[in-house]
Amino acid sequence: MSGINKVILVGHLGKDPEIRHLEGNVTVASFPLATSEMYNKDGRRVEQTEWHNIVMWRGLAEVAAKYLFKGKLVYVEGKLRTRTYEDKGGVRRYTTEVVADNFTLLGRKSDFENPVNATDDPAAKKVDDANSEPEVDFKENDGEEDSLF
Amino acid sequence: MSGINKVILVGHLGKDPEIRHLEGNVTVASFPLATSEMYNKDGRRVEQTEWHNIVMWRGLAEVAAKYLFKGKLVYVEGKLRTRTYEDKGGVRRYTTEVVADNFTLLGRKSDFENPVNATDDPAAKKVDDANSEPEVDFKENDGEEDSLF
Amino acid sequence: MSGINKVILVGHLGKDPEIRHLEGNVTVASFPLATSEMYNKDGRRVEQTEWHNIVMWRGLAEVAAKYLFKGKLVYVEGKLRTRTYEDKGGVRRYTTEVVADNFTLLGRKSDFENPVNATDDPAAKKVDDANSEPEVDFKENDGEEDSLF
Amino acid sequence: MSGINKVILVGHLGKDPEIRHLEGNVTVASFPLATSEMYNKDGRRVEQTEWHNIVMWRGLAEVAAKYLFKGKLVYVEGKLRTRTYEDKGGVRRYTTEVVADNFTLLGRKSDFENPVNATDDPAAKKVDDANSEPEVDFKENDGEEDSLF
DNA sequence: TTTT
DNA sequence: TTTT
Repeated sequence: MSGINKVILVGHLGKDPEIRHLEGNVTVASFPLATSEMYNKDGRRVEQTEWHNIVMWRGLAEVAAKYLFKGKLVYVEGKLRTRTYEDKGGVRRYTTEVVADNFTLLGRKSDFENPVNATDDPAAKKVDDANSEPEVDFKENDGEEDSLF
Repeated sequence: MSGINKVILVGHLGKDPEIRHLEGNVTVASFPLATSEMYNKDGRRVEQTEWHNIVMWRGLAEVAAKYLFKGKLVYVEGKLRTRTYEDKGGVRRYTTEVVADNFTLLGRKSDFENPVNATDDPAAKKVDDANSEPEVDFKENDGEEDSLF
Repeated sequence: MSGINKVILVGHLGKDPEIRHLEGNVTVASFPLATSEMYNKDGRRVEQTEWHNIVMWRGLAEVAAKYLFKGKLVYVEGKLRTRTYEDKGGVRRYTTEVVADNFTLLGRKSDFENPVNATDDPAAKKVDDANSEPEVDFKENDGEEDSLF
Repeated sequence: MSGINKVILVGHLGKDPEIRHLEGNVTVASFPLATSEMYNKDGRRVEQTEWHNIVMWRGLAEVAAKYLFKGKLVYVEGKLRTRTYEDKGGVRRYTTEVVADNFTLLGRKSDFENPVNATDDPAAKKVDDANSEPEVDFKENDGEEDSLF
């Protein structure tokens, strides 16, 4: 029945987020995130980098567009989702993405001139722009559009 | 600076949740949760149980009141919060609690007659009772009342 | 730079683990794991299931072979790894797996006749069979063979 | 039966670790870690800081002694443990700590001149100093001494 | 005070 | 392909 599907990453953006606007005023941001691990192989220090496809929806995507850039160190929390698509040759292929629920900027002091702690909220119907600081405790609608991508 | 404060527990409730109603129609649920670990000590199998004080606020507390009972196996996600209080002798004491963000019932088949996957949502202003299944994807206001407790 | 790459899943095995024995006495176990989520769509209750490819190495694979079976509810902790391979047509393809670090059996009472809390340990050179209960606090070598698969 | 007790923190050390050497050549490191959260209260930006007592054992403590200092940004993974003690007045008191399993230094570029990704390993009997880089993939014995503290 |  |  109900299960848990949670991903926690800390890594650097490989590129600026790519922003797309879908019908119904839905924003989607996507970018590659690198998580590197150092380990010893035969006595030498080796770095292994894993690349993750991060996807952010709606309000979270809009915050991402403002604050996330190539090279930034970021904490990302989300869930795994494998989707299927057909390549140009009509072959069914799979790709696994991390659909983010929230993120937090970490890292260099300069990053913190605009600290961000954003959340993709599946419940709220509308962002409350009223009380300033839209980048903090940001919430936004989620839902069936998840499968539009 | 922004940081991360996350707790993930899977364990059994030691008691039924204790429900309190604060001013402003704010509901608080609290209960002890046991997480047990088996390990080998001198070749013998030993069980070590850790007890956690779980606190749930508002809508999440109301869902807890309906679905969480002594003995249930539950996944709880939340954050650590240490608060200070004065004991009867006027001595300052500290207690550390896990303030839950969401929970998911796991476990026995009988538990799944009422499956629950609930979330405490700091953004939504009102629970949407309209479209049934209030226990699923439940959302509720959060905020400064966190410190009322 | 060092990063974090962590996956936490609670779900049911879709099949018994498939066990392979590689050169050098290395065991690999792999199986699909389903994590289901209930949500409301247009007022109706909908279940969405995500399938994850779980991979376990060495000693952890051996524990998996003994205790994990189709239908079991299990907590799995691990890391994401996307690897590349060529399909029969010589086309480069990608697949994303969760390489498990440890797992814990959850769930039905009958599951607990053989409770398991296993760990894939990148440090230990050999499993300590001496002091009984090999299924608990199980540790095993890890390392470069990770890329043999 | 078996449960999950996991804490994930990203924050800054409030002090240099305090290092203690117990009987049996057991090292213990402890330090306060701050995780801050920004949120909006009445339209103003407010920062709330939570302090955590982090404890590291054996080899992990030794790595901590070398690489962790006041102000450093660090990812810490561990488990909650509440222990009881008697204060000077003979009153039973409780304190909750995060017993770390591993940590990773994050943050400023200068931090990465000595990147660290350390693990407290409950299985390995001895650290392998042979192949250099003792700070990476560090492993060490764990066990019953956990309760010596 | 849970669970096995 | 799981589970409820």
